[in-house]
Amino acid sequence: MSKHNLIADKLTEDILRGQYRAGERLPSERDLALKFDANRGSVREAMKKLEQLGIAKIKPGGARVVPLEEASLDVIEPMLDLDPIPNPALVDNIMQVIEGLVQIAVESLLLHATDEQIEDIRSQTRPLYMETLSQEKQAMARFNLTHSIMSESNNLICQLITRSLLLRFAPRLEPLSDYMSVDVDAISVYAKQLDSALAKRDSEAIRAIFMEFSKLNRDSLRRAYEAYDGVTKNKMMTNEVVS
Amino acid sequence: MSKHNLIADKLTEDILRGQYRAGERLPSERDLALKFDANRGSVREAMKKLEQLGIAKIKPGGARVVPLEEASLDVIEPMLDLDPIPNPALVDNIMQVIEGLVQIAVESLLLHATDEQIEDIRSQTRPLYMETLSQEKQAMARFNLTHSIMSESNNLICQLITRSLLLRFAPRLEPLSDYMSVDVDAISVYAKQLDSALAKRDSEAIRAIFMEFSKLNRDSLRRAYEAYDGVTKNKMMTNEVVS
DNA sequence: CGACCAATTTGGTCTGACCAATTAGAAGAT
DNA sequence: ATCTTCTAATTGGTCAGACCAAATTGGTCG
Repeated sequence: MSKHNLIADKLTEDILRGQYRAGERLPSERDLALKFDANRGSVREAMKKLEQLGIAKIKPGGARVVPLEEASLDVIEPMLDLDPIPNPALVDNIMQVIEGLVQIAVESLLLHATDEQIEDIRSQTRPLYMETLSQEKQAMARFNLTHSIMSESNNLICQLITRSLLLRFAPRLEPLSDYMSVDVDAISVYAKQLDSALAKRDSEAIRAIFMEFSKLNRDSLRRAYEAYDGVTKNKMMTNEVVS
Repeated sequence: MSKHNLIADKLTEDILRGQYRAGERLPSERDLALKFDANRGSVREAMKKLEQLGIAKIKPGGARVVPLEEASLDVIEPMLDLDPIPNPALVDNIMQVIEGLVQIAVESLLLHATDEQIEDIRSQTRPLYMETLSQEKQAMARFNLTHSIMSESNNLICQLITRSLLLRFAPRLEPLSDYMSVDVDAISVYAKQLDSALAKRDSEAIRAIFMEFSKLNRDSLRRAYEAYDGVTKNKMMTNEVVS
């Protein structure tokens, strides 16, 4: 990893952890260069990233921390990295938003899509109910379905946000994967319903099905977090006994 | 405007206009420095911004252009600036997304909000129907309402995206403002309904009302674009005659 | 106490240099 | 002629030290 990225990540983490209050001035570039044993140019590149993330406003006289509510959506990436496991509330927020965006995409899809495009998407539902897939492959199939819908929706904003969110938080759920168990059978039933609802372009049915998908996802994630927390607590107790 | 920002904006515009195909290599930092009559350090800062926007991937050996679908949501800002008037399709996409996010926020709001919080939001509906406001002030009041909902929703993602989108595209609609006319009376009626629906926490009613708001918004924007296009065409004809 | 001014600090830019990773091109082998 | 291999040129990453202009700070004066 390049030096300016390391510096940027460290500063971002510090800011997100609240080391600097909103509005407060960050150390000067020269001081930071000294602190990180780096050249001022490298620090400047790091600062540029902070500014782009919307967590710092940098101008002659000094760089100041910006309140989190004014940040770019991209801050979620460093936010997810704050803890070994992504913050569950944040992840739930993300899933809610993705669900909402899928609904939007579907709506616009049904208005504009040709039969071929609908068929494209229907074909993505089939792996979900025609074959029995492993948890992992099923998750991949659902990702593909979502991706197809977004791509065909003609809504670039939906596409960008969903991609941004999915690609950022999905990999970070890896440590939870051992505790994840989605109800494959339920998904399968809904997928089948989705296939025929798409054929009929039944907007309300599709909407309901995606809400069920979302419910299943969020439930399984909640359970995974609970299981993970349980194990972690046990480990801590064990460690105490050992030490 | 600082030099590195100028360079970044120019490069961003070039890329978004398709001067460079996805995957293609950008000129080297040294060449760009020459071309822009700037120092390489400044060019590097500009490149850092492109990378952060997700439209360029920069690594030893050369920087390459990234396909638009893989960009950050923040690209919408330069995209909106591509033409004197923001691209209408893009703006419509944005409004659709905002509508969807408001729906999500409302949903989560009704689940978690205290009566005081609901009251906060209800109080924002009142200026919309208790007084007759100018187009401009009415728009501001609606913005405030949206903002309140987002803030109270406890969904940071919603908040970040909505803020990002609203703050970026609203100011750029300024040239259209002369042609904008929202149906103040209709808004007023719906606002009143919203107030009481909020009191009853009637999720379905609220949902329907926001869909109506959205419909009004998008319609008025569509009409504004048509009017603007009409005037522009006339101007062009006049210019032709003159020249 | 407040307004104003000067010194200091800070970001913005520049020059020129060296290293390491990548790439492209030439040389060689097949 | 083609493919592989290795070298040389290119490119990004980092560094040092310098100057300017804007902003902040602190002291001074009204």
